[in-house]
Amino acid sequence: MGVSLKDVALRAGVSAKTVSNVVNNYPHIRPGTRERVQRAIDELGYRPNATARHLRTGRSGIIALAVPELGNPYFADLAAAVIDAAAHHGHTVLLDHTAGLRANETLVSRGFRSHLIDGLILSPIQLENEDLLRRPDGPPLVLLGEREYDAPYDHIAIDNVAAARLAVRHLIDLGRRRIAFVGARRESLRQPAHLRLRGWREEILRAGGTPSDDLVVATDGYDRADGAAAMTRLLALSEPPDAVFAYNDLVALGALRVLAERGLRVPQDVAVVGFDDIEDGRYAGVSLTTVAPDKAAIARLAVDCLITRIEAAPARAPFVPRRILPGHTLVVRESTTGRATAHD
Amino acid sequence: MGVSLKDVALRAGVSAKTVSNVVNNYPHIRPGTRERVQRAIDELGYRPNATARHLRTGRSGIIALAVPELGNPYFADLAAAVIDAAAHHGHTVLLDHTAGLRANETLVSRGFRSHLIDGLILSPIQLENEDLLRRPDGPPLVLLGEREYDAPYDHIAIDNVAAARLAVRHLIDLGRRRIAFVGARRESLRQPAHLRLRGWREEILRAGGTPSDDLVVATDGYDRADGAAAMTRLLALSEPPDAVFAYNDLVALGALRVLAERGLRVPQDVAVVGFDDIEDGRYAGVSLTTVAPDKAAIARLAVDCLITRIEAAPARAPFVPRRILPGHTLVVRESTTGRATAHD
DNA sequence: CTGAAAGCGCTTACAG
DNA sequence: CTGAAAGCGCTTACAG
Repeated sequence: MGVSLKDVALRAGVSAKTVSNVVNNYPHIRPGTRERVQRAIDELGYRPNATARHLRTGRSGIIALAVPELGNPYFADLAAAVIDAAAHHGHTVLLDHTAGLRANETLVSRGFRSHLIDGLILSPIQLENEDLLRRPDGPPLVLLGEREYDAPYDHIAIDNVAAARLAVRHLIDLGRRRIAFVGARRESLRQPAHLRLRGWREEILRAGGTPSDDLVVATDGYDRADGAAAMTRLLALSEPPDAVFAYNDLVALGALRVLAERGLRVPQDVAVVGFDDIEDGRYAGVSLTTVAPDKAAIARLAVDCLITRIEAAPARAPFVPRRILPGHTLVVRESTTGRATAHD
Repeated sequence: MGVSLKDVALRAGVSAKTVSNVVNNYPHIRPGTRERVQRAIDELGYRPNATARHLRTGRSGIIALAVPELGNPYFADLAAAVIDAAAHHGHTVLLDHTAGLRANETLVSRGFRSHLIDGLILSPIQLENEDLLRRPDGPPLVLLGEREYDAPYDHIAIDNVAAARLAVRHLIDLGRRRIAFVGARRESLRQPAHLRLRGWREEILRAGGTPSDDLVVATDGYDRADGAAAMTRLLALSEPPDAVFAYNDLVALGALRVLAERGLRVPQDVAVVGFDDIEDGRYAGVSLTTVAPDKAAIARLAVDCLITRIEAAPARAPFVPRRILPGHTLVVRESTTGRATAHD
């Protein structure tokens, strides 16, 4: 601990500035000087103090990523991808989980720890538009995911309506007519699952069907337990569904489990489609058909976008929020076709 | 941006030191002074700059957690628990994933970013003893997990031998005699799965059986795909196993998937036990019997231990490494008993 | 109970 | 191409 620039400068017989220049690859240094400094650095085992640098330059090289739950493999995968993308730019990621609670999301967006980070990527669940509008000046913020806002922030998300329509069309093409949507919320129009629910509705209408409210099930959260509870409710209907489109894979897996417990066949009795393409779905007893967002692209685009904002920060040009749409695909597996696709 | 102590001091008509005292809850301040300072803080919206504080005190309030894969729900859960435990002490967690690679693990243990963090919790897979012995002075390090080392570092891990014996005894009690172990490694005696393999061997011997090398399958990693490949190999044996004890739940789930594809019944044809108690196992088509380490306790003990070391750091008392053993239990589900336990 | 000064380890104008 | 000085925003002895 405690080899500083000054120690290196002393040993190399130069000023601190010259050492700093060498460390930061400043190009115009006499080769002999550079060599002498480099030797001193190696001999002393000097490593620059990032904190001092941060205090001086205002840049920490750290970005924060806030997701609802690390325990949800989708977000764990996304986090891993963001960490990789950030490392690619020489940045480190500080990870927060908000539990999808509005209070936590607001706190995070307000720049909790704002002195430490250069920027923030936030995937909100309950955050409201007004929370965002009241956000004080702070490091750049990039939003992720299905929630939509009227606020001047960049937003990266796949086309959730189109993706949901793709899933529902697949079920319709397979001859299903009573297609449930699992994972709505009660509270607000801007609810988390708003766009996916809209896609469900639009596609049923397009096919000449009637979207029935009985088949829209609200859940408290988006975990397996929520899917299991919702499926139980659906099976109690006088006319149960012949297909389920779930807000995400965890909810779909919970539904699959209840169907298995009841001895119902998937997909013959009930077909199931999820959303996220987490690995669990590929290895489930009945492998899960799902909408696969391009996670690597989402992570890369989010990090690129954030870093662009960070580097543009001094130049106070008029801010035009960006809306970026990564791609998605439908991955068809046993839970809709019954065909025993291998797990890989 | 940019309200500093000095601004607050100016407005409150006191010195910077007094503001600092108020911010840090130094007890002996005249009530009137405190109030005046607090008002200035509120009016200006002052928030202390953590970076400057860090530079001055040498404490950042950040600890790092390095795990092999965030995509493994066990580590995602553990990370969430560590984040909570650290928050409880007012610390923030910087998350790293090493992909279980020796080079990354070494880098991390060497205090990559050591200027930024107060301490490090590392869950190694391939790290060798010599890597640890060559570690230069740096922030306190706490090790997690099954690997054992002869190095002066604290280590938190359940009793892996006892836990493995519990799992294998359960299979023996159910009448199984050809019990496979999936998840060994080729390389070293100090291999990752060493202790669990030893538990498997000891318990089979205790029951009067003969541990057969045919039934020990090495894997490249510890994911579902590894379990699937291993199960495929086991089923190709002239005398396949009637039970599988897997290194972890992901491997077990991969094995379950292959058994389902082959039309084999679980547990009638093959019983399966995993390790970790991740949520996926509870909701699997056939719910998974598993060894459940007390993750919350592991996280809490690791953070407590690390913080103790951080705070003791100045007092250079002789360092006695601590070995802490959190608890574990066996959670029995359908994959061994066939009883349709509800998913919750 | 409070103040003035020094310094944590860097980088950034400003000179030369 | 390199140096000497100032300063990022705090806290820590040292006084009083």
